Amino acid sequence: MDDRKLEVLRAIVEDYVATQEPVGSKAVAQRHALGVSAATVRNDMAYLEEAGYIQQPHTSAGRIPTAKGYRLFVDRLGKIKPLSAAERRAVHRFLSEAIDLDDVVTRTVRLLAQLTHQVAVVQYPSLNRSSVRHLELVSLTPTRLMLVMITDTGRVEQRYVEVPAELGEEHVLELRRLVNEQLQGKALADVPSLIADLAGLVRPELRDAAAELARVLKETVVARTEERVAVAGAANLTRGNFFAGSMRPILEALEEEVVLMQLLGRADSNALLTVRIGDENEIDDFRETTVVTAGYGPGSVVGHMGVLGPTRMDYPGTIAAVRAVARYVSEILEQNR
Amino acid sequence: MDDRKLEVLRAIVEDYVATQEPVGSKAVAQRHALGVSAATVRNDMAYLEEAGYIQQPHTSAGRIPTAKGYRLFVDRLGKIKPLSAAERRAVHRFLSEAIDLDDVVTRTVRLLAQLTHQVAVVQYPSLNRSSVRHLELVSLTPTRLMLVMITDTGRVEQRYVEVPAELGEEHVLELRRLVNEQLQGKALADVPSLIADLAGLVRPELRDAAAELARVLKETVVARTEERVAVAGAANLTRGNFFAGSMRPILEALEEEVVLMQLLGRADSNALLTVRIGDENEIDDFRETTVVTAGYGPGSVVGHMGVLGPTRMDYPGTIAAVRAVARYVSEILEQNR
DNA sequence: GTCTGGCACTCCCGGTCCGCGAGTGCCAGT
DNA sequence: ACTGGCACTCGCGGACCGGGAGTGCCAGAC
Repeated sequence: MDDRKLEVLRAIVEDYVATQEPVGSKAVAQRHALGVSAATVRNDMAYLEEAGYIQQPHTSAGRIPTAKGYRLFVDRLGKIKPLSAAERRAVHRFLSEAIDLDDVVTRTVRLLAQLTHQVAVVQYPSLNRSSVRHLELVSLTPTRLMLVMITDTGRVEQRYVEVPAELGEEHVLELRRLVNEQLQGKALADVPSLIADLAGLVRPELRDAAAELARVLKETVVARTEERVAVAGAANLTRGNFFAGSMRPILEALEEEVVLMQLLGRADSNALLTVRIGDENEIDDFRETTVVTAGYGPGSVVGHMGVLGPTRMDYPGTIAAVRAVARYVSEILEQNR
Repeated sequence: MDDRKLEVLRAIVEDYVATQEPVGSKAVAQRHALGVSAATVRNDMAYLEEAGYIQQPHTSAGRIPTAKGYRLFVDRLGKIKPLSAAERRAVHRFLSEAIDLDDVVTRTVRLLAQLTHQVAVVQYPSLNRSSVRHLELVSLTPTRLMLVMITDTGRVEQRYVEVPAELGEEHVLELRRLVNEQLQGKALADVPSLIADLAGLVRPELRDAAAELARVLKETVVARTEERVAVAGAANLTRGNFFAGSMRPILEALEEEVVLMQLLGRADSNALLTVRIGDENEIDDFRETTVVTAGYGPGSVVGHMGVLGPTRMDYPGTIAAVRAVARYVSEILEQNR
């Protein structure tokens, strides 16, 4: 394909993103210094349409990019534009003020939404690859304990444990000592096998309680691999008629953690940054949506973050923002190791 | 005011809520067995309009209730319709499956959204009136601790503590023992005064660390009185053109915890249930919105929950749902005391 | 006095029609 | 290979209009 044809495509993408209106040949010839006339641009446009990169909403209207067109733009034409120094400073400061892990995530998701003017989604650090830092047992009532697990990424998980018979304070302490001995420093993935025979290690009168505790622990690390996510910027959905249809399905999806995890998780894990455009998303409600995601974590990837917007988005800016934020968050987490 | 006039008002409110269209005199006379003709209804309507209970969107259209009209309806006309037995069972089962306190809140907010088909907001149990069950200190790095506070409502707070000099494991244990001795079982409100001179109680080499720990603890119980809230059902905002204008400001407000707290908190705390209709809300963006809130908690009120929808909502159903859910949640919390 | 049927009036809503303008495809000429 | 010109298409917005739902008021009935 011609070099100039690519330039025409770039012009169409950029103008369409900026104005949200189909762009015609005359506009392209004028606003971008291509050195050719509108008629020539028209010929190129006919070619690009034939090749599937652009389309006409209606006969005799301007052209808009197709998903395929955006894809080409992202892969070959979009020079990502880095954040300004001021922005970088602001990001850094805002994130380093975080109070705890929850706060890091909350701040991150807000930051992303604000920087990109889109909907931001951040996955809480995965439990999978972290290890147990400490386990705490507290009795709430004689037959109900609270189990608190602290991981080395700073995440805290809490669960109720209903024990079959009343437990004295000394029993609770013993159980606490025992599970900490068994599990401290161990990878979460190994927890289930390590506590399989917890009940066998304790005095008979504690056996039932220990078994129940083991069950809950296992659940905590396994079943709750279904991770949590934070969302912000839903109000940005209303920007300039994002979605032709109603935005109802999108709003609904944003409250479905499963769907969000799919969006984030399907990311190609060995790529630093993934852009899924339009129907590259397999979920039906997101056919007019682009999702930009990045992994983050100290060293290895412990979670993903991303933003979600209309296919007609500012790709260079969005990509730069997601990448920068992911990088900073990783740095912050690094400091806690 | 006439008895029949009240009936006319009720008819208008009910029909308008059901159809979302201005209701005319003929419809009222027909669909509700008032035993009078449309012309008579017209006279009553003229009176009601004069008195400010209803209004005409345009000359020669039907009538719609004003905020004042809804208020009268809620206060005197709306017999709340209790949940069906099946609904009650479902609520009870769903809530009692909760895994921990966070889960109780999450489930509650979803439940409310689903039952009322509106936006639900639930405040996490307030720290204010609860007391310290247990404090845990874990070192993340030599100079960074994580403080975990467990309250008797089952809430867990975590905070980073940066200490000025490296601490050995035995120092951490000592601090942990000390703060637990000082604070266990004490009301959160008393924490600041109880730890004011924490630094004076420890060996000189721990003094700086203790001071910092005391500072963070104080912050945790005081500054974080700014509470957290959970939201669900934002998608319901799209139901039948809820808001004439854009729903942008509403979506934005839903992400502003401060605003949500205002909405929930302004509730008359000695009333079981509060309904604020239209401009009874002092926040500008909620002038077309009704907020139904209830306090919950074991014994005393530790938090509020509520739903938020257009003034044209199904008051009897919504009120019943909020009341029932608040009651069940209180029961659940009661079991943990 | 209170209610009712009738009547003239108002005004919103939806459909139709139409002219403008932006944009295109194609063609002949450079 | 590019350009200017030209005829053609079609969406958009405004103007126009008739139907219908609803109202206010009045004179008469109970």
